[in-house]
Formats: sequence, structure tokens, C-alpha cells
Amino acid sequence: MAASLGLFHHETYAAAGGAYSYPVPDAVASSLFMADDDDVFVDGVAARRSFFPALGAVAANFMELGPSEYSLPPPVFAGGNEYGEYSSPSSRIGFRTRSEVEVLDDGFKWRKYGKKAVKSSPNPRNYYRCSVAGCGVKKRVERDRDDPRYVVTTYDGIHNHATPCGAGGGGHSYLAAPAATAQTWSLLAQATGLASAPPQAWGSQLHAAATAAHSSESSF
DNA sequence: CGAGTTTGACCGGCGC
DNA sequence: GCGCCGGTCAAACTCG
Repeated sequence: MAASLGLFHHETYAAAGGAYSYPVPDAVASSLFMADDDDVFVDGVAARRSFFPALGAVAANFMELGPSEYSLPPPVFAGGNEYGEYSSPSSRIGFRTRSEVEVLDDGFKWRKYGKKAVKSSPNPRNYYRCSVAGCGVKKRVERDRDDPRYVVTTYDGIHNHATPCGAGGGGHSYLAAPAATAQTWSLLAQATGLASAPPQAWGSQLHAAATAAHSSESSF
């Protein structure tokens, strides 16, 4: 499994303030742009996946999974408390994903604490909180108001712990790739520079990518 | 019996 | 100040 992620190639993307170069695992890159009708958005700003290949990979993997077995890597996570000082403009990241079921297994254990009908959408919004003591990460899950086939998942905060892989995680894999595991996602995250770089950098990259996508939307 | 879910109540922010 | 709305709380309930 992890061995398949040993090969990388770099992909460079233009974004606000310059270009980003990501080392992309070949195993993931093969499915990077299989789907082209989904978006990734950051801080509520829609971003074309081409601006953020790592998330594009995630989305593409999602598209390839069946309705009852899919998972979503956490958009941001910290390896330890040393990242507690993380202070990007916002650590809120959302994914819009086509799925028949709403509860996305991202490797973390969530406890539902609320459900609310919101005015902006005919569909109810569900509120989840990371069940790990001391971790205040939350996520909101709701169906896309315009297309109920899509689920909008918004993460708010950063995990201050590793994924509780195998500990009540439900046994779902992290990626569509065969035999993918929590370690696979961890490697993917590192490979794409989202975790090997400080989470601070990850957050700013996300933000920059979103901003770039937003500001140059008309050119797409 | 413990963990997780449901659901109505409550609270704070914001616009008018 | 008031009402609306999104987010959270917490007691009751369900499930394994």
C-alpha cells in the first residue's frame, strides 16, 4: 500500500502571488483529474481543483467510490500540539462532494451535537464535533441546496491529534486506492506538501488557492 | 450500561 | 430594542 506512494512527480500551478509546486504521488495523480464537475471550496470560495491538486485528488477519489463506501481525508490536521499556535486567516475548509450518503468518514471520530434547518438551504444542516477529548474541531454537513446529489462538508478547526485509525473509525479506507489506510493518507498529505510543510503553510496555501480561484474565476 | 443520536430550548450576533 | 437566524446545549431517547 504505502509502497505504491513511493514515486512522485511534481505538478506546478499558478496561484495568487506565484506558483506552487506539489510533489504528487503517481498513484494518486492517476486519478487526479478524473472528474471535472466537482469543486473544492475554501472559506466558502469555490476553487477549481486545478488550483489545488491535493484536494483535487481527494475529490477525484471521492467520485470513484460507491455511495456507501467512501471517505474523505481531513483537509487539515496537525501532528501534535506544537501546531496549536496555528493562526491562518481561517482554518475552515469545505468540500463539495457527490455522494448519496452524508456522513463522510474522514478517519476521525465525530459526535453529532446538533441538527438545524437553515434558511439558506431546504436541507437540514448537521453539526459534528471531534469526539477526541481536547480536540475542538467541528464539521458541518449539509446537502447542496442547488443539487441534492452533492454533500457539502465544512471543517472548522485543526485536529491536535493523529487520526484514530482503527479505533472506532469504522474501518473505511481513506482513499479509493486499494488497501488505502490512515497511513496512506498521512503519506499522501506529506507527499502533497500539506503536512510535511507546517500546517500554517498548508492553510495559507489553501487560502491563496481559493483567493486565486475566486479572483480569476472569469478566466475559467 | 455506556456511547452516540435526537430534538427542542437557549444564546449570541447581526440587521433593521 | 426587537426579531431573525445560525450555532450550541442538554435531557431524553436509542442502540449495541
